Amino acid sequence: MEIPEKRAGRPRAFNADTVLEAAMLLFWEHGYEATSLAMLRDAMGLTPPQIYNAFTDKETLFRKALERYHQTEVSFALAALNAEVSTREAIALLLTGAATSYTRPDKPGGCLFISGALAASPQAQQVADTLKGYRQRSETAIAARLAKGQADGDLSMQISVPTLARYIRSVMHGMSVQAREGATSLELGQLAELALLAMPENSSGG
Amino acid sequence: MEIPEKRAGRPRAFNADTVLEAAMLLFWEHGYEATSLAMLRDAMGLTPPQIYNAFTDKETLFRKALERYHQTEVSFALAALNAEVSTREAIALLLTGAATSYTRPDKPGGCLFISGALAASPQAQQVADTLKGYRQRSETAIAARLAKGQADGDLSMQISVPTLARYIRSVMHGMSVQAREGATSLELGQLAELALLAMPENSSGG
DNA sequence: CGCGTTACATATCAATCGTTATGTTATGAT
DNA sequence: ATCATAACATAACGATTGATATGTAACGCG
Repeated sequence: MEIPEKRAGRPRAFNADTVLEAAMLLFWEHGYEATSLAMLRDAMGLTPPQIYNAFTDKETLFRKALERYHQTEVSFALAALNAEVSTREAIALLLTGAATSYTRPDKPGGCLFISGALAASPQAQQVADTLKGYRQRSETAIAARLAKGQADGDLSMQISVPTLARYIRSVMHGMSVQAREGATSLELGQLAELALLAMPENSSGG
Repeated sequence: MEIPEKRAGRPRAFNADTVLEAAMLLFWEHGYEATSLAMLRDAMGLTPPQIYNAFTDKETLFRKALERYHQTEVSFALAALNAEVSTREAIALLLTGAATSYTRPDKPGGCLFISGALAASPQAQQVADTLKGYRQRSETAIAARLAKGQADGDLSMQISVPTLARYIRSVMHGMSVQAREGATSLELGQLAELALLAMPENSSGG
């Protein structure tokens, strides 16, 4: 996919993936606005012109970090929703995946899509809206999986798909907040198990 | 309690409660760090020296705003936990209260204790820790109410109080995130109702 | 080799950040 | 009236913010 096409001119003195990973971790830890360029400079091991030449500006760098996060850190979510298991098991995979992903010892706690900018200054509203989009798309994906479950006779027709989807997302967001406070994967796993009690057992009846 | 003792010197040209309310609303909307003094100055209708004379500095102003928020906006929580109803009903009151409190049309969405600083710069870690303290105390209060329920034979002894308390807090935090995205009180109320399904019905058995 | 291109390092930009010095004005007490 | 006190308004502080201008070094290509 990514062909490292040989270009004229002096080659980069750094690996773009490596420094983007460092930037992502820093944004994940401190959020978009609270992460200063000086912090990024230190963490990435680059000078400001290097950062700006490679990533345009801070906002673009952040959006690249979001893409990377989406691909490398929360791929478990799509995998869970696409797994060929029952609807209930798919949601269980999703929640336990979140419990794991949000509490990796070598990574910041919680989810970048929440920590990145829950509140923001007026200047950063566009960035906050982008994060909101990521979060809402995940709810849409959950709702789609639930609807499929109903179509397959895998999930009770009595249940309101939008409400259940919203609930599941809400639990994940709550887990993210707690993960930031140092909750362990075990604790979040128990939380996920409890949250699943609100979801009815398999019942093909309508 | 608050005696407006007559002091010597020129009197204040503003009402401290009024301007603190304005500051609280601004912090609630944009969070601690993303709220600049220029924004506060405009919203409070004061000059910087007026703000600093009355509230010491930005951090102290924020802490005063937190106290005010705690007293005026989330008193529903303690009221719910102290209400003379069943444990299950108390939690129901708590969650529906959150649904209402987080979606007031004339107030920012969500909870200040989360929006204030979920992520923070290294310089603002103390503030972030204060918010963490507010959140964790609310979990402690929930856990205490659940333990009382078990002692009264009102809640199954099978249940893990810490886990259930963590779960309830997690739902509230998830509701807060969604409220920031424009979820209505009706939607959050449905979410609360669904979340309660994870809590066992009244059963005095152990 | 020399040319075009691109990234490099050093230094610095204007704007905004939270905060404060300075002098004036309005009060209560003597 | 005068004095101590405290808040007022104007102006500006040093530090940090995100972002660049400038000149140099390293590559592919002819």
